Amino acid sequence: MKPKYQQVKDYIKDQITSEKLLPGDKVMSETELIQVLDVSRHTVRKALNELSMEQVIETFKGKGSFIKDMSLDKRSHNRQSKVIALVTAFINDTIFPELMNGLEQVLSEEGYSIMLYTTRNRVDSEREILQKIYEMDLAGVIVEPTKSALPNPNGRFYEGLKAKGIPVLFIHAYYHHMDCDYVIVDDVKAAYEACSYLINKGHRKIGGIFKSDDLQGHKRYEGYLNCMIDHGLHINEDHIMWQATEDEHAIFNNKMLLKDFVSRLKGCSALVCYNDEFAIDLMEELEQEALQVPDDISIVAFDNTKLGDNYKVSITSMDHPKAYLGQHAGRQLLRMIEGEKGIQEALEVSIHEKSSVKALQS
Amino acid sequence: MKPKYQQVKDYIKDQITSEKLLPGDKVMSETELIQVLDVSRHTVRKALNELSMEQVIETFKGKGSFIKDMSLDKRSHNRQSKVIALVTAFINDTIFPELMNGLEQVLSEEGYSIMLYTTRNRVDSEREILQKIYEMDLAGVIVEPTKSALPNPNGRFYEGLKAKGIPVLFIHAYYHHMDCDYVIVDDVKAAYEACSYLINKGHRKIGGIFKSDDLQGHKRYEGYLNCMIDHGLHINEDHIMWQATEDEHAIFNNKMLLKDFVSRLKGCSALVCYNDEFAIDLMEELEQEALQVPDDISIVAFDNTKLGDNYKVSITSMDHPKAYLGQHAGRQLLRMIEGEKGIQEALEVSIHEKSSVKALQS
DNA sequence: AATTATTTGTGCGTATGTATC
DNA sequence: AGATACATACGCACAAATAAT
Repeated sequence: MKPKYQQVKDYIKDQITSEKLLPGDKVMSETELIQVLDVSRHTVRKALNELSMEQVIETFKGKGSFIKDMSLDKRSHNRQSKVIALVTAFINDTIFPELMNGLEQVLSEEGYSIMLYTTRNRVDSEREILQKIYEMDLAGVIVEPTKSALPNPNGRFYEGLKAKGIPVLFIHAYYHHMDCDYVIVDDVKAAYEACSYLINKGHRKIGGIFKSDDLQGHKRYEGYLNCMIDHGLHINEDHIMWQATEDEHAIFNNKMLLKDFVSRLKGCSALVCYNDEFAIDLMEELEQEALQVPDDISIVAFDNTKLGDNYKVSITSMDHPKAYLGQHAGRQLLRMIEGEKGIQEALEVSIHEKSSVKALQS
Repeated sequence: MKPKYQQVKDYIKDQITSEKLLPGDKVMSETELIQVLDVSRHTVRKALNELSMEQVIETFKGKGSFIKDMSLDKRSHNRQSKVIALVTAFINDTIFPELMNGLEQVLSEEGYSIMLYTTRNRVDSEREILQKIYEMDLAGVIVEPTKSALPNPNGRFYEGLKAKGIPVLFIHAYYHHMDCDYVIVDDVKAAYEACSYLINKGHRKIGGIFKSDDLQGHKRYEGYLNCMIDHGLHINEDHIMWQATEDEHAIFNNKMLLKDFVSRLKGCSALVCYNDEFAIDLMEELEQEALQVPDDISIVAFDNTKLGDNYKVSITSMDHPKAYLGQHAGRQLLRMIEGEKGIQEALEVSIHEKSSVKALQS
């Protein structure tokens, strides 16, 4: 049995949620409530006192009690928060800092602060972060998905955020089994163009290295496949390699896989390579086997990083709009915070020709 | 005439301020207060209720009311915040991401969240950020100073934070005109060792490139000077160059300065170079003038980044404990939050020999 | 393990003070 | 001036949690 004063509180709260009482309206007087609900004065007063403490009503001596401005359901998380949570998989990779920089620029101009979290590519960490975030008073959330190609167990937490009315925007990738808003790079198209570029340069036997656990890896693979098929070229699975994201334990394993892969590359004249970092690892390994880039093998990679720019052989790479992606995502999230509906957008990128591709005369 | 319940409140508050009641102590029972102060139960209850609302006491059914831990005057801003602000000059440089990664790791393990701000190396932005931060409820603040070599106009904001009891820890550098706690790299010693290394390799005419507006630039210059003087070597100011941090407007200007500098390098066999990025810019320019590294000129740089690692000529560079610095700073800040006093610590680093230095036979 | 005393929580009735309209 | 409404204050009764016996 609920206490009577609680029943009085609920009675008034119900009137607010059912909109019989609107902000500014006067609540029934104490004597009225006594008669209507058949309770004592003391009980009514205790109820009104607590509602007053909870900022639901405001009472004035000699006048009465009045509903406060904020509506009841939005009071818990007052929508004037100026904090945005950024949940990333990695913060020390080659593109995050630039992206972050663009994002921070746009958001700070509008007076927002960024709360930074990193999952270190672990879905259990992602879950903990989402739980913590759910309890916070946020204006919005930007998420770089963790292991985006794999089924994600944290869907209901994202649903919970949306249910609270907090906009969630994904960048870089998204969870394909969830209904989400995102701003990504059109990786399928980018990979298609990377592969086309090699074909235009006369290459026919083209392999690839892709990342197995994120969506970008799958999409880049898809673009590569589409292009090869459209051009009627044979796909040799010996010339395709999948790598998982390196954690502390996988580094050695990945090195072994790479060595094995290089040993099977005979006949392959060009590779589409998941990103500049992978390309550099690959080229280090090729150097061991006395294979020259681009003379023996050509490479097109992705992300167009400084790292690939300054490597011994500068790496021809699909562009990545790092800072722009951050700025754009920031602006889109601000739109969503204003109440407009989200977007699902894939940005197109072009190729940056450098020195890792040789034209074949055929 | 004050209301009686207010008198009861004052009676209890007085007992707290006069330390007759200490945190954790039990307040007189209601019946006792009724007898002692000769008021009704209702009055006593109203007083205790309000004190409970004000977080002065905590009451338990069947047990009594107890004084809360926090002292009366500090109750306004309750010190249980789990948010730490990180104020950096740049977030898209070569070492911040690693540092941030280490920091986040340590802090998130203890349940802290990071609020990220960047000044973009502008002291006016720094001021705005500090003002915003001052209004927030923070557990601590970590600052990478902005233009640390120049006089900083925001000293009183840092003083304000400290006055509020919020620990402030500087990393990377500090403002030398302020009394602050910090964890930095011992740049004087590092530069001394960089220069010693070149001398040991037979170099005598050694120049340098330094950053003019941050403390690290000055300290590295100082270490270089000390070393040259200790070894009785002549310092040729033509072989020393100062660069300011590049903003959008300064890039072109810096390029011109660099060109001019390279043209004066005749007779100089080695350079101490502020960091790997500067070294790469320099080497690009040297290449224009058909000067080879290390054959024509040797270079030792700082920060030991991937960028320098993978450059055409891998750059011999003083190490930088990026992730460790972040972790260490995080742990130190946690200590300070626990109430222990701050530290002023300079970490020693060693050299990473790569391929940008040639030994001279003399 | 059950009992008892203590202490806070809920609730009613009544009376008086004081601000608002 | 009077009606209305909230604020302060006293007294009583019973419920429920706690701690000591």
